[in-house]
Amino acid sequence: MQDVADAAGVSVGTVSNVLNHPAKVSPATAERVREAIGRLGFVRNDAARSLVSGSTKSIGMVLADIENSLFIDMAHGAQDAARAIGQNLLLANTACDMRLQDDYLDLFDESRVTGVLLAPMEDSTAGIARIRSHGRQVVLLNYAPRPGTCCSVLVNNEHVGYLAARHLIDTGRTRLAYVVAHDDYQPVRDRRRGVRAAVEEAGPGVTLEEIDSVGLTTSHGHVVGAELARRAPEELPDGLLVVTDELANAIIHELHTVAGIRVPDQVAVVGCENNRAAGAAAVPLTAVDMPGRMMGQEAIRLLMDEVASGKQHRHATVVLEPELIVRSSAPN
Amino acid sequence: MQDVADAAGVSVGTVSNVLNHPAKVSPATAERVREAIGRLGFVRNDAARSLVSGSTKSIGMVLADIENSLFIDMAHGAQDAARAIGQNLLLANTACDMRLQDDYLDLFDESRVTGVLLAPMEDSTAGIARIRSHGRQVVLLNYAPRPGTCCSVLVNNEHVGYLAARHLIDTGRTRLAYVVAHDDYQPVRDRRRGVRAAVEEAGPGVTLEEIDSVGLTTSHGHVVGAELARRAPEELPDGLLVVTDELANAIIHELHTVAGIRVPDQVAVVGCENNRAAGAAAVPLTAVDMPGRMMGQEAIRLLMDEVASGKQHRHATVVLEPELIVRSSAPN
DNA sequence: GACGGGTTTTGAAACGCTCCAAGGTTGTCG
DNA sequence: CGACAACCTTGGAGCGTTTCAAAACCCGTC
Repeated sequence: MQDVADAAGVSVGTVSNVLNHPAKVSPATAERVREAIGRLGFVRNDAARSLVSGSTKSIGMVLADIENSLFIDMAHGAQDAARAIGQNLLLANTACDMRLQDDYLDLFDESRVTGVLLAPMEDSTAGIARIRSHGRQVVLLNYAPRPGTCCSVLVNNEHVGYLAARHLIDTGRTRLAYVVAHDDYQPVRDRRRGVRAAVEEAGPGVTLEEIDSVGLTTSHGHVVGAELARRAPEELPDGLLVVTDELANAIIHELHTVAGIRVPDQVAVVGCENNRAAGAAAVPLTAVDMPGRMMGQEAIRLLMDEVASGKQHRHATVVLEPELIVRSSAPN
Repeated sequence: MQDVADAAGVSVGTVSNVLNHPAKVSPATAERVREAIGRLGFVRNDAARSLVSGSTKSIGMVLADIENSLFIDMAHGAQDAARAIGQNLLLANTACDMRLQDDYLDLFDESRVTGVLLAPMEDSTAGIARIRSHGRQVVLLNYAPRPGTCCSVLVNNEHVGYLAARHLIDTGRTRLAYVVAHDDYQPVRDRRRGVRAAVEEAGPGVTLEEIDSVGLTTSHGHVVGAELARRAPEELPDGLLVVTDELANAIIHELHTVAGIRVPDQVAVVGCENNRAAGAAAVPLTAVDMPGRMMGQEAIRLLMDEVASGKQHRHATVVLEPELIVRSSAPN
């Protein structure tokens, strides 16, 4: 910066002003400085900059699973919102590794970002507490915080389950099965509650079976599908609720394409996240849509609210409602 | 840090040593300092830190399209490789917006990252030149640089096209059509060359038609598919090469599910990126696989090579070979 | 008890920027 | 012509670390 100042025949203070408060500098001087900056290829040092100001113009977003299009949507929404208020969004993918998640939380903490958006897959109370205790703001996405811990943006996951089950019941299915895995993942637990509620509400004419899958990946789905396909016809559920889309697609593949069990005629299937893959699948999947982009936007809003209001901030939870998207795997 | 020092009854220099060179400090003192750090909730300021050192422990990765699973794979590979050498990987998504891309390049430049990985969708020579002129290293991913500009990791995209076409020809298809869009996107151009080469090699018995799609999204694919479906049977190609998987899936959907044209019996289809969606599609898609993870790893390797070797560095290009994954849309 | 060697600790400079009080320069008006 | 305001520019303090030469300490020897 001193070099630029020398080259333009001004002081460093003036160079700084050109960069940060152009109005304070006469047009002629500003032009001369800018020319020098260009000629010398000067890049202002963000470290020194934020050392002085004590903060940055960046928001960190830690995502548990960048493979999942819901998380991508959240990132998109957050990016748009952040950009609109002059903040940059930095992404970090933990691939569901809690150690990595802690590392990234600390990294963002140490680099004094404006705030952190966290979309985890496990309880992260410890990590949140740690960086909050340093005065850094965190907003939790798609995972309910321990009450009073921080702001959060959630989907009404109970209603996700309810909508899915209700759709099957309303279209005449009576022997439902709910395929679930990772019951420790909170949104998954919530969905189950909604499913049960819908079934109870429907009365004794509708039964619910719960099927445990080992995991949520495609290959796990194939196992579940194959198992179902081996059942006697009268044992086969006529409505399947599947806790994620990937799992649902795999099951449909096994049932429909491999075993020749007709979807939706014999078994209707509903998924729960309306991921990218849902619409493109062998049998386009009826699924409950999660408003990912809006979640990202809301999260940024909550974060900036908290940053702005300082001490007198009250944590808030925004709960967005899901919506059923009907496709052919479970038509109307 | 001063507070910590006071609390532990030592000087700031010692606190710094505890953090950075524990061997230099006596165990007793170190313990006392660590206790104070914990008690006071001290977080070292990364800005001050990198102000002194002039660099950070982070690598920035700028991705043009985080929706595309190839880019996700590259990020994964890069993340693993970066972590293995003690660097953090920070992601930024430009959503194909060149202005955003420039902003992120500048952001990483200003924050003095160790280096930048860039996977663009358009020629980015200007941006690369800009930050390289400041001494910051860039490795280009999946997009060939202007010769001598920087290191890069590429897929042999010509071979992608060749493999796809060759597979169709080898399995007896003779009236090929290549569906393409965004011909200005370099990998897409390369693929076309490979397709043409394979067709020429096959001699006069095989014909090639080129079909221009307006874009690469699902809806564009539906348009192309519907158009094809309207053709007289003898006008219909029997082998379709589609430049991306998303487009391929949409076309198949329109052909197979909507118009009842049998895939692969009447028309075989091959896609070009082997994205996540390829395997899960209505008709599982035969596609040419791009080694995304390995690309990410190689990129980190090249970047660190360049950082290490300094002045005497010579730019290198790593070209990885694609591989055909045969599924049912174009079986053997 | 002084000395020498090694180990610990200290204190201040430096990193590159922003901010701000103070000084300089113009221009205007009485 | 002098006073005053408005506008520009300057120079230095300070941000929180790391680094390193120098100082302090410790222990065993002579």
